[in-house]
Amino acid sequence: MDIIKKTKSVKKILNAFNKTDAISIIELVDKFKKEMNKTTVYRVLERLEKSNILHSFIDQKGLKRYAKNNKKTSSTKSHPHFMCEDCGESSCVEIDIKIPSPPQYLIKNSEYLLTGQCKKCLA
Amino acid sequence: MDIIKKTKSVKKILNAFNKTDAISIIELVDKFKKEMNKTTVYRVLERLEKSNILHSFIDQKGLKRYAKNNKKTSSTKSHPHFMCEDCGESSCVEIDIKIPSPPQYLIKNSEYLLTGQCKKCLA
DNA sequence: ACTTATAATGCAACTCAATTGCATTTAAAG
DNA sequence: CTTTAAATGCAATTGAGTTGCATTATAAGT
Repeated sequence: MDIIKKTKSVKKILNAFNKTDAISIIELVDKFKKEMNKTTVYRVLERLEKSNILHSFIDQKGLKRYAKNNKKTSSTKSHPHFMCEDCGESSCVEIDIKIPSPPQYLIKNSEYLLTGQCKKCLA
Repeated sequence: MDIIKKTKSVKKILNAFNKTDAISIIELVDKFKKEMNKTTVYRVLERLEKSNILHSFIDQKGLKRYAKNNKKTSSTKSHPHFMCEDCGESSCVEIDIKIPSPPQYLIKNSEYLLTGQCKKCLA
């Protein structure tokens, strides 16, 4: 048996990440409100994160967002997340950032959130 | 008249920022639960932010935190925020970080969240 | 010091994201 | 097929944050 069952819910949710990069849970709950229970959305996302298929972060509005892991680069590696103030779309920014190491702390994890305008909204 | 009235609530809340650096709203609500209403805490913090005395950010758990502005350096300037996984204390990290500028976006704002262990908890 | 306008507060009700318990269903291993 | 553990649905709950409105307190002007 696999770590995670390939249920309809799993397939549908994973599919949503082909179009968009970083999606908030509520967007997904709304998108699939006629097809599955919101609890299911929450739990499918949890499983996909545990299975290292997705990663999550809290955006500037306090909402949890998920995005696909990059298989090539060690997925969980820290990279910034961008959100467009105008259209609300958000995405992973595939650039490496060096984690600053202030001497008084031992940094284990970092999350870098950027906001502004995306290409589409600038045009 | 001043932008903000120096009420008892304002003084008490401002005072809390002398001991600790970045405090979550719920911590303050709990700390002052016998002295003022939670709505007051929320609104005092809003006013202090508008008056450029405090700034806020959303931490890794999605909770809103406030911290004093640094009068010398232009306060609102982007700096990382650290939170200790063990003791839960959080603080502003007074180092400048250069905002990366991915060509496809216009970055207006950035928030850098670091987690790990603080000096106290490492010892 | 007193009056007055308006800012600030308290309280209750509410919103909304997220979580939990439990009964039922379904995927997939054997 | 059968079995069983994983997954789902549903309803109720939690917890942070917000809102409306009546009341109180600050501080400006006289």
